[in-house]
Amino acid sequence: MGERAGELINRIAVLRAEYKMTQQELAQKAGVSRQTIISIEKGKYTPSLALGFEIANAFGVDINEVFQYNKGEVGK
Amino acid sequence: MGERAGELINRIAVLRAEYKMTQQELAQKAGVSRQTIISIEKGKYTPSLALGFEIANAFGVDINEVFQYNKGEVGK
DNA sequence: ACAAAAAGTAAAAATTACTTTACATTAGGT
DNA sequence: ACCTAATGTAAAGTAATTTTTACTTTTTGT
Repeated sequence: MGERAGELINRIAVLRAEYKMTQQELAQKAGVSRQTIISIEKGKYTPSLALGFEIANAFGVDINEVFQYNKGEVGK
Repeated sequence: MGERAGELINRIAVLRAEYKMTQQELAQKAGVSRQTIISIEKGKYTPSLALGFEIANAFGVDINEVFQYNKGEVGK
C-alpha cells in the first residue's frame, strides 16, 4: 500500500527550460522551497493538488501540460 | 504558514449526484477509503495530485472539471 | 582555468494526507 | 413506522509530503 495505482509524470524540467526559469524562481513563484521543486521534478514524490496548480500557473499553462497521470496497469 | 496561498474548491458532490455515484463507489474507484472522499469533498484537506487525477477519471472527466484553484488573494 | 550560479544529494524535523474503526445522523423505500 | 443504505463526525495511528540546513557536483560565462 505504499504506492498508488498509476504513475505520475511531469514536464517541469522541460517547461523550466522552455521558459528559462530556474528552480529557485519556480520555487518562489509556487511558494515552496527549492528542495520541494527538485524532488517533484525528479519524481521522488507526488505533490499536492494545490501545489500542482501553483506550479502550472507559475508557467501560465494548464495543469495537464505539466502533469500526466497514467492510470495503473491493472492487467499487470 | 499553515495554509497555502490559494483556495481549492471541488465539485465532487455535484459530479457524484450527476453520475449517481455513492461516496463508497467513488472511494473504491479511486482506490482510497470512504473517509478520504468525505474529507476532500468537504474541503477538509487537499488531496495529492495523483488522487486528484484518480477522482477525475473515476468520473471520466478532466481534472479541471473537478477541481478549481483560485490563487491566493495576494493583495489581501 | 576560474568564479559564480544552478542543480543535485542527504537527512532530520515538522506538517499534512490518508487509513481504520466505531458510532451518530439523515434520506429513501416499503 | 421500520429497515437499510448513505452520509457525517471524531479520534488515534500510519504514511507521505514539505521544510530546513548543509554540503557536493555540474554548468555557464568570462
